[in-house]
Amino acid sequence: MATTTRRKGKTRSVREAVREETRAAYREAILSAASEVFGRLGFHDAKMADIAAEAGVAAGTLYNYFSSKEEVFASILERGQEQLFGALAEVVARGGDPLDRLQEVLRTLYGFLERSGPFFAVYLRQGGLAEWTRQRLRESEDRTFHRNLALMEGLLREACEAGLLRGDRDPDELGAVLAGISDAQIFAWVRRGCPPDLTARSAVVFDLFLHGASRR
Amino acid sequence: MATTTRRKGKTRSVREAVREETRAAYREAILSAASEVFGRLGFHDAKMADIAAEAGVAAGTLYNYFSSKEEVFASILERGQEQLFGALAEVVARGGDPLDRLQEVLRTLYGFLERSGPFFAVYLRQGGLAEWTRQRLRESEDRTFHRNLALMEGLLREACEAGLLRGDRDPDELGAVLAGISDAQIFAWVRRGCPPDLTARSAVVFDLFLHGASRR
Amino acid sequence: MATTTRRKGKTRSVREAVREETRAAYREAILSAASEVFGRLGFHDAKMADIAAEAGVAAGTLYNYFSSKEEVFASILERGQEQLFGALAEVVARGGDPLDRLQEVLRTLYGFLERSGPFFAVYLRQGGLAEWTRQRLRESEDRTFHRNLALMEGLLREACEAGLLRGDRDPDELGAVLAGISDAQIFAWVRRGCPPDLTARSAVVFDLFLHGASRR
Amino acid sequence: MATTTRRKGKTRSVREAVREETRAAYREAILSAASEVFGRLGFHDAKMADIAAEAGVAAGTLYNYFSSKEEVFASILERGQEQLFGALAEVVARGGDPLDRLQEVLRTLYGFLERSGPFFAVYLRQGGLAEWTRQRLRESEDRTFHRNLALMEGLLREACEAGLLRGDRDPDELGAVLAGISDAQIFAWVRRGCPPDLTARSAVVFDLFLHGASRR
DNA sequence: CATGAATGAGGATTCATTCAT
DNA sequence: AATGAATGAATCCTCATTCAT
Repeated sequence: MATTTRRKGKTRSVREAVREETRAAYREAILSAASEVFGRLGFHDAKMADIAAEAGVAAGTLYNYFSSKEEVFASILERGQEQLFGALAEVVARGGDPLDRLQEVLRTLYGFLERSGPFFAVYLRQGGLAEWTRQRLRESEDRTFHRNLALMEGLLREACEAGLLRGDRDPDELGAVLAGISDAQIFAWVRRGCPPDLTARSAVVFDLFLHGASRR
Repeated sequence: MATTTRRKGKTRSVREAVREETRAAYREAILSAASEVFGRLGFHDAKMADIAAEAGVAAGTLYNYFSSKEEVFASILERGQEQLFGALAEVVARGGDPLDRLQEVLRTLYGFLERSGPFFAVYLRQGGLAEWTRQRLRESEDRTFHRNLALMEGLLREACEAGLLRGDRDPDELGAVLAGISDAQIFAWVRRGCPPDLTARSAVVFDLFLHGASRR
Repeated sequence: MATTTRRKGKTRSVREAVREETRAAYREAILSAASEVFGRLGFHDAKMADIAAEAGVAAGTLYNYFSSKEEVFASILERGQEQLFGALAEVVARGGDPLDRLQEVLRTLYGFLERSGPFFAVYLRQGGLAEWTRQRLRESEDRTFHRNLALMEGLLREACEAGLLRGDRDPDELGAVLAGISDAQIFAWVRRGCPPDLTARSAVVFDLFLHGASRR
Repeated sequence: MATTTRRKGKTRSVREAVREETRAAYREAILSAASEVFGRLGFHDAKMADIAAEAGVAAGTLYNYFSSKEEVFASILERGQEQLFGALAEVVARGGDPLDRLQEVLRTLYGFLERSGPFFAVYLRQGGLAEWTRQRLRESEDRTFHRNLALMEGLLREACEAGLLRGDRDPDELGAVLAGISDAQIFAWVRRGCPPDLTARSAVVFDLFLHGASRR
């Protein structure tokens, strides 16, 4: 009896493990497909049927993994922001010159965008508050958005305290400016069709952020 | 006879003038209502019925003035951009120190946004390429967008040629940076709920654009 | 006083006469325009606005003369059938060989169609029971239709009684056959684009009706 | 393994076969319902909701099988004309006396109409050029219409060449006459409410076509 | 669980008709 | 009585979601 039970237990747990993996793979495939389709068509024009087709599953299957179209969208954001946050946090944690780390943060962000394709570019450029998002994702998205922002602001504060940046401006204001310059780059990059040169531009962004446009 | 004829002519033209005015008033009321509703709900969630209700007319009436929902949206953009372009062009034409005029351009833009409410703020922040816009307005919108941008770029080029700005960066690149910092301000302003302090921030934006964040 | 009254009465009746005439002219213009538009577009695709434009009046004016789109349509039919009935009745009343008069009836009908254009051709070809008509005009239309038919059937009965036609077939059946051959001609004529040769074909129709297609 | 695979393959194909059948059954049910509703109300007054209700499905389901109301209508025509053409072609191909086959063609046509109900009767009587059809189906419909017509004309030509019909009339003209007499029967039959006696009348039609109405 | 067809609420648009001028 | 703009009921079609297999 015990043996049987154990065997059964074992069998079951193997099965469960397989199932778990299968589920994860499906989920990943769906998110990946959805990311492509949303990036290409936008939220409203992307149909659940399109996403299902792109993922190679039936429409109904999507609902075994996500309870609604909106949840699919939110899950892409979450997944991406999680990855991004991890990468950025790692850079911040390295220590050393705050300005060097700040520049590395930009490089990391741009690398992430180049890899994840237009979906995130669009999302970030819109501050995650696009048309649709504004209505329904505000809360959870803001949290992550701010967590990422907080990393950068932390560095800026460090830099201010180290006397590396102007003392007559609020570090948060400086953060907004850096974000603005950065967004402008990303915006222009999306307009150019997301060519693989974004990372290279981080130096320009940083230079202009630090020294401004004035002759001197 | 002549009198009668003249009177008739007059009467008719008065009627026509009244009708003309009425039509213009309706059109304006609809655009105004639509601007409010689009700004509040976004393009997709704004229903024609909502706009009609906000304007105080029947749904069918909208179609006596615009052939589709999309045309309503596009008309708001056009109207606003026309106004904005006029105001900015006037500033640019004044002559004098390019940098002073550039700062005035910013003040004018911010004043326009404060007056026209969230619809345009959202539009501009998204670079006019929001979700929906991206799909269908690209051409005409880009033209106006670029026309506005061109004004700023013209000033920047003047400033560069006058030796007032760094010579090691393309003026267009400087323009993108200024637009980025500016957008960041607008973005933050919308997040704060569009309080009436945007114009006042133009000085900050301009200072950071010119001198950067670096201590020196 | 009396004079005044009389004058007033006179004045009024003149005015009324003018008004009457004006009304009749408007009515006629509208029916004529409607006939053209219905003939060109069919009942459903012909919009009241189209008819008004064709008649050179405002849409609302139509409703001063007809209470609905359907009434406009019905009025065209009525007007035409009245005219046609008058012409046919005149032929029938002439007396003489029933078969000669029958042939003349055909000539008259064809002449009417050539003059009234495609509207009636279409109407007759469809037996007056077209798509829409079937639903709403059955009664009044049937009455007129049958009145016209009755003229022909009367002649056929006369001819049968005179021993000029086969006695082994019901005169009504013969009438249906003649109508069928005739309709086929009209149908083909409409297909050819209503060229001015319909009247000339009445002899062929009549020959085949009388002698059939057999060699003997 | 092979067995399993085969079984799986079998299972899948069975499923697919069932699905295929189900789809066909739905399609058929919709066309059948639509035929009834169109026949009863005409194209414009027949609402998609009516058709769906008649077919016992939801309105949206119609669009899983046809992309528009017009396609539903066109599909009914196509289906019916295909069937009819097949039946008529079979009769024509039999060989033997052309006149006998011609009469059989009529019997077959009438049988088809009795079975398919008023929808086709209306359609044929109108020469397939009803109100709506005239606007949008002309091409494809004309092709089939003429194909059917061509069968009859072929037989008539055969009969003429065999000296069985009058030589002083164009066979095509004789065809038009036969069609006219036939249409008149169908027209009267529809007026009588489509009772089950149409087929029986083919002899009358044929007799009158051959020998005419004259006493002798 | 995957599947894919059924569902039906929802919305843009049309147009006959009304009505204030 | 003409005008022409306002009206809003009516309808086709879409597509996120459900569910039987």
